[in-house]
Amino acid sequence: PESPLSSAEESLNGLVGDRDPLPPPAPSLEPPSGEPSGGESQPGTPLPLPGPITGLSIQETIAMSPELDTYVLTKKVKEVLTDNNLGQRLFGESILGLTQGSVSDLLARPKPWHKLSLKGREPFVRMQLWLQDPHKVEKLMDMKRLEKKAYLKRRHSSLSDGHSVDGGLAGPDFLQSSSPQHQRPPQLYQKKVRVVLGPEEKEALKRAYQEKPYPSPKTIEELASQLNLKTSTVINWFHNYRSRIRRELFIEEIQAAGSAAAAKAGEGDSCDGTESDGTVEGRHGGHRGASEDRDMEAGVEARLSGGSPAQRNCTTSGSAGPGSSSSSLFSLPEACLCLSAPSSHTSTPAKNPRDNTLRKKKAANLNNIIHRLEKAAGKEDPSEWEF
DNA sequence: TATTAGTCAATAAG
DNA sequence: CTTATTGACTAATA
Repeated sequence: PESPLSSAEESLNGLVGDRDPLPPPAPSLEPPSGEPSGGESQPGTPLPLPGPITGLSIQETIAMSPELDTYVLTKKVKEVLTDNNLGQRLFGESILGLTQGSVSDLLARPKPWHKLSLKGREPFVRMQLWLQDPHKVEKLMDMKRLEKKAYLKRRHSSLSDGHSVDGGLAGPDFLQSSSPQHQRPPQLYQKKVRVVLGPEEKEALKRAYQEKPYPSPKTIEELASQLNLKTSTVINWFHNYRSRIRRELFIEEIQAAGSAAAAKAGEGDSCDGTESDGTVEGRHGGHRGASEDRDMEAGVEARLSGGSPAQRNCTTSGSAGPGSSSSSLFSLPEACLCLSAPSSHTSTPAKNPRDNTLRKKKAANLNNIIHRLEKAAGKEDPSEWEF
């Protein structure tokens, strides 16, 4: 119906030879496993099938996409989903072709468009297309109903009928229904055992990161043995930590949207289905709100090294001993102050936390919350309370 | 080969 | 049940 922004660039994208057009459903299978095939909802599904009759393959659509504001986009998506009691799993699997966890992450911390690769943009383009679909909600609700139906059916048959209902899956069906009812997929295959690092281990790693974000193999080995972790775990931890820290920076980078506006304007309701589109706004620094963040320990560390002793009593943990972490839940604003401390160079050479500067705020989340509260409060329209 | 970007999938939290 | 977190893995890059 309407194209947001003009997109007159990108004429020749030297590449885009593109792989096969079916990304999600082509999971690389592992040697032994084989889908758990939880019995239902096949993860690697039949593809979302996005575009209606648009002759464009999503890949093309993405390549031509105009520069979406991922923040605004995700905000709207979250709004639509919550307002209609639609879950991330359903949305992710049927619209984006991603799992629930990925959707959660994406919606909570979208990276700015310009930092995304072609592939990384895909989910956002799909979100946009979805938002444009007039029947998006009905369609998802239908799917939800279908799933529930299937679920009920399955449950019914397994209770009344003492027998399998499996649609004969590839999985080896050994002993089934041995004693108590159902055991769908006798996952005799080990689950996977997730490694869970203890708080003290994490702290040690963070401390190490602080000193050297890119530890040498030697250091890694050292850490691994000291903490009693596999080398690969330590390596992975650094990879993930760097990646996630970087992402935090992104969000606080471009999203200073301190949009003041909103405030007053007593009458204007603000919650109705669609919301203003707020295309690109010229981010002029409003004012930094002071929201604190969940933990944000990333920056927290900044202090520990040098710094004056005075300011090291900030919240989170005493830097010392492993177990000492004071469990000060939240510390309110003060925490932020600690961070801003100059504490210039640390003992290590090379690049040191230049990150200085302001602690960010995400007043946006508050807006979101407020919106939902208002919504819930004035809900006279009991259009199905979920369930 | 070393890193990054993007996800998955287990499981913690709500 | 739903959402959030996070170690591990894969493909893409430097």
